[in-house]
Amino acid sequence: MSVIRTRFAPSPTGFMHLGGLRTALYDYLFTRKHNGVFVLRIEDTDQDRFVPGATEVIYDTLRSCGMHWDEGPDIGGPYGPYVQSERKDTYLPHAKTLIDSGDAYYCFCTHEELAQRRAAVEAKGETWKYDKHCLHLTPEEVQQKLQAGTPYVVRQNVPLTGQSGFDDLVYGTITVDNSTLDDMVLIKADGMPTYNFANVVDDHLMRITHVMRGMEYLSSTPRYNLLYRALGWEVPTYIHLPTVMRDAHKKLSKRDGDAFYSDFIDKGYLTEALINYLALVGWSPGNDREFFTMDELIEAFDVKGLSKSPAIFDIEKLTWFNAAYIRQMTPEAYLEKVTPWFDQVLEGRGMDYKRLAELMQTRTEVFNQVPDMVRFLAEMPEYDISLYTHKKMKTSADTAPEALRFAQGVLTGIADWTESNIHEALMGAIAQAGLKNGAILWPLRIALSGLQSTPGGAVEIAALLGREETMARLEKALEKLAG
RNA sequence: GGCCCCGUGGUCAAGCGGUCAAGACACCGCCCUUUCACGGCGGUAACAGGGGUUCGAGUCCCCUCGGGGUCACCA
Repeated sequence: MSVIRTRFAPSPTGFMHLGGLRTALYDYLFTRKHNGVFVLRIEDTDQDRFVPGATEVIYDTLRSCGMHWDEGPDIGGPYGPYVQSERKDTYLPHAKTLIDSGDAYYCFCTHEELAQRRAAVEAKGETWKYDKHCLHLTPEEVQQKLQAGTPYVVRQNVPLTGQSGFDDLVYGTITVDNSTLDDMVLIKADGMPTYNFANVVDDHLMRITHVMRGMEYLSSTPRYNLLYRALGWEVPTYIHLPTVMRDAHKKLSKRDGDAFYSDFIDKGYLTEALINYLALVGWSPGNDREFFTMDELIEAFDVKGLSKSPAIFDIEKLTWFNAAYIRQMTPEAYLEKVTPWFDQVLEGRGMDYKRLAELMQTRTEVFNQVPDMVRFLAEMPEYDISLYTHKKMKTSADTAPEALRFAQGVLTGIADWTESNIHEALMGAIAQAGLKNGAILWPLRIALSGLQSTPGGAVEIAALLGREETMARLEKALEKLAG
């Protein structure tokens, strides 16, 4: 058996779409699993959509996700160049072969003419299909127009009868009547091939054995096979992938700010979590396992686990994965990662980041939630004294002053302001007074934080704030309760 | 609308003719606990509908319904 060669062939649009990323991932997993060759090809035949720097985004994203290609624009390879715009001259000769064999033809119809005839057909309530108008031009007429420099495109000449189809590793055998197929454009007026033609030519020339792509290509694939056959080329194995959806009706879209890899990274999602989750949207290892490193995904990947139906991208589940990955980080790694987020609200305050990080790690789902969670340490929030009410603790704004004064007394007596000393002093005093922990600690935490819930309790917060700030907040709270 | 594909809980998803239809997320409850989170335990919730085939169907076939894709000189 010959070596498997696959390709990821994105268009440089400026961002890496999650659907595209997942395609790349499955492509990569499949290839590595079978010790194949992974090719990166840039499909930039639409010159109107050229975006500067877009190719670098593709490189960077793939690399940071740990997907490395064996052949590509930057590293070359035996079948380059790997950028379609640089291959412009390779397509027309193959189109001419098709023209000579009658499987394609020159078309001189203008956009206006097309629009007119199309409108006429649709006015009758029929479905428009290119009418093969230019197929009936005589060779002389064609020569004449060509010599006159009339702009032209090259169209595929699809048979009017018979059927075309292909086998897909996910979707099985798909067959369509040729009569429903349009004579698609192969070469555009600017001389560039369309995607439809370029992918066939390049996949052949680059010896691609397995084509993995989104299922939106399912309906045009029969036409590609007609091309392969006409050219006498071997048809690759197809693996079409189900769509990634935003919800039951919409695909993931750029509009909602949740479609691009960079959106998630910017929000504070971990690449490993995103990749792990993405792998499971549309694919299953066949068992209960959910956590995978890239190497483990490669090991576990099997085309048989690919789903046929569109899958909804569940941000909540992604977030759960992210939180799980964060919990698995070493404290050092977490501290490093969370520091910039702490800095957003705590920079320059001399806060004990190490201790704060310990408190925050199990409470971090996505890093962009961090600033809001620790902001109270920088600035005492406005709050309502109803927060002092806690039924189980039997505390309220009425009982709080007494509790706070109790705490104040204990805290004042602490010589060395460390967390363990604060803890010891407070707990000791509470026990001695025969009180319940919460009776003192709940109001104290409210007085120091002004929040319903906080990372860490009263003791941790007091230690983090330092003596001065703690006592000041206590005093303020007493005033507030008195007023 | 034509053509193609798909259809197990709210979501992902196992199931591949024969145990009470796994598991995860989310949600709810309990425990732990100075709040929250983590952790532990438990719970609600599904084979779209209708016909067949079969001793037996979520698993096979047909129809209906529902959803998606595609009908560009975009990819």
